Amino acid sequence: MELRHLRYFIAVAEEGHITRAAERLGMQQPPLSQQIRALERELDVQLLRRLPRGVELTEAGRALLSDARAILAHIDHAFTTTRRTARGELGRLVVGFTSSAPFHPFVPRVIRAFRDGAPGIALTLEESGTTELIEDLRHERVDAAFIRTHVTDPAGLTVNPLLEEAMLLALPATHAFAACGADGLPLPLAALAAETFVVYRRHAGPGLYDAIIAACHAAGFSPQVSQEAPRIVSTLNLVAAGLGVALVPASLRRMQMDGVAYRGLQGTPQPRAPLLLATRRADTSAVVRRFIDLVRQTARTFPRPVLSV
Amino acid sequence: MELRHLRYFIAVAEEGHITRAAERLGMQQPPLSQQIRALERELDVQLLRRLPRGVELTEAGRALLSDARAILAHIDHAFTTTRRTARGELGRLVVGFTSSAPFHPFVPRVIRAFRDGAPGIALTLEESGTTELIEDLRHERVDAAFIRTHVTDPAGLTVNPLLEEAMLLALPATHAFAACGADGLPLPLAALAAETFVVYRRHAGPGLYDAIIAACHAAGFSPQVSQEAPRIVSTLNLVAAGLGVALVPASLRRMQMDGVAYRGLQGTPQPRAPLLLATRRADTSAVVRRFIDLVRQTARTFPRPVLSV
DNA sequence: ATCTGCCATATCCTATCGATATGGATTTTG
DNA sequence: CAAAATCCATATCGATAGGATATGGCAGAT
Repeated sequence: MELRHLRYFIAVAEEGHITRAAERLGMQQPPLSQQIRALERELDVQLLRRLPRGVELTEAGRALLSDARAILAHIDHAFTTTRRTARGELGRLVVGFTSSAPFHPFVPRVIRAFRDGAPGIALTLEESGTTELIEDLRHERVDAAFIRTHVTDPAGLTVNPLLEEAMLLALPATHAFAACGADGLPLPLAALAAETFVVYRRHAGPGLYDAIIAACHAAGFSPQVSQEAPRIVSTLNLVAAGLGVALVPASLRRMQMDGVAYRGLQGTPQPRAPLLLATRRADTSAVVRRFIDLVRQTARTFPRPVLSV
Repeated sequence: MELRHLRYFIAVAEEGHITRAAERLGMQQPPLSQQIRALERELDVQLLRRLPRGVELTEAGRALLSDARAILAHIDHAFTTTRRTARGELGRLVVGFTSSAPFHPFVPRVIRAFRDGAPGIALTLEESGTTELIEDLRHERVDAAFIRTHVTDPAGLTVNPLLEEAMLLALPATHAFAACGADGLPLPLAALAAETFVVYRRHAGPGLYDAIIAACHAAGFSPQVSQEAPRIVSTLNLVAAGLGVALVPASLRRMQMDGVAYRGLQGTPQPRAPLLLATRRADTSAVVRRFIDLVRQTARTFPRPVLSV
């Protein structure tokens, strides 16, 4: 059996006429007759009743006709699906992000843009820790991940820096510095020399940790670290509990947490927090490729905050 | 595109190995490689990633694989459906019957037997008058019909005599002859010489009408006909209304109608009522053929009523 | 570095699909 | 009523393409 048989059969059935069907198929009548007979022989079923003036379908022929049409349509559908999948218009995509990523307005915006631009993609979002996300990427449980620090061992992965933003001081609302009015004047980093710090733990991604330590050293003191938090967001919980102050990406200001006050920093150099996209280096998926392209393109044109001091 | 391409592709996808797939397909590796490439060229999509140690599917290839399997299954299904249709195991059948036919126990029994024996057939039952059934047969609205008289013009049709049964006298419950006890002794036909008769109208099918008239003549009188009824069952309504007596097939005794009493007949010859199956002579449908065969076979072995005098 | 495994390319053969020619059955037409 | 026309089936032949064989190339394994 080949598709040819079905195509020929449909033509004959629709024309009710072998000669006319042959014409429509751009071939001669005898080979068409033969192919139809071959189909009947293979099925061991009479599909056509030969009349003096053309042919007509038997009941079995009618049954086959509708199926044959459906099969050809099925194949058509399979082809377009395959092509669209190859073009990255169809498929699935799992995007991971750390708890702090979605606070950056870029992340929800680019994800919404991707959904709008590729409605055929089944998009899944997964929040997780940086370490877990890296593992998920390597095990193909996640296709791309928004993270906030460079990774220690990016073997097999690509980590794309997208944007940077300033960091803010998060401090307990009861703290003396918080009294200077909500969002008071920027504070020189040196003023924090005596404070104890809550930091995002280093082993997941050293970037933020090191940037904070380096900035403090540049400001002339070595910060005292009281506590490491597993996630950026959880540093705020510790700050609210009065365990110390923290430096967090500016976008976390949107998170109005009870007992936490924010203040800007002044002076140079200032610690800055990156937003990055991690993907598999060898990933050939068109969907992932489209997603990366969109993310990088959008990042390039993303409006920098006016005051990123 | 031909099915060959799909079959080959599935084998390669499942083996992850062109050489091994070729072996499984009973062919050599180079032509298989060519066919796969031809498929990729036609789709303009890369389906396989060539690795140093075998091949692996691209995302598009995975999309095609599941569709390809479904398509082959679809074809398989179409083939069995076609074959079963040809064998008469699948399809539709419309069986017509006159109002009096289902009273004969043979009819419900054979229909139930057919349903049990051919569960794949969508069976439709239609009650109608003999004339209409004949028309329905000719216009293919009905495939087979149980009727109670031979038809006047059976051109293009086959009318199969199945069974015969005795006829009973149906008379108003108030009639003098009815007083002789329910189901009293058989009455000689000659006793009815003075009665007026209600008969099933002749033009639909002359059989019953003529049989009754002939029997009366043989009994030495010419019956006086007061009224013609369009259906056998409706003769009983007229009898109940006191418009006369009627001779009806014995199986109608099962119809306990208020105001109607039944008595058997004695003497020879007695009028007898046939049960017949009408079908299209040229009908090639396997379903109809199976139905006819079953009906005739069942009729042949149907237990004759012990007293069919 | 050599060898092995596996896919791609090149060339040739043959099976089969399709074209041409013809026959047979039935209906339509002169 | 005979002849022409219509349409499907059969027979024969040729071209296309699918498959076989031989060989090359590339990347891991030994």
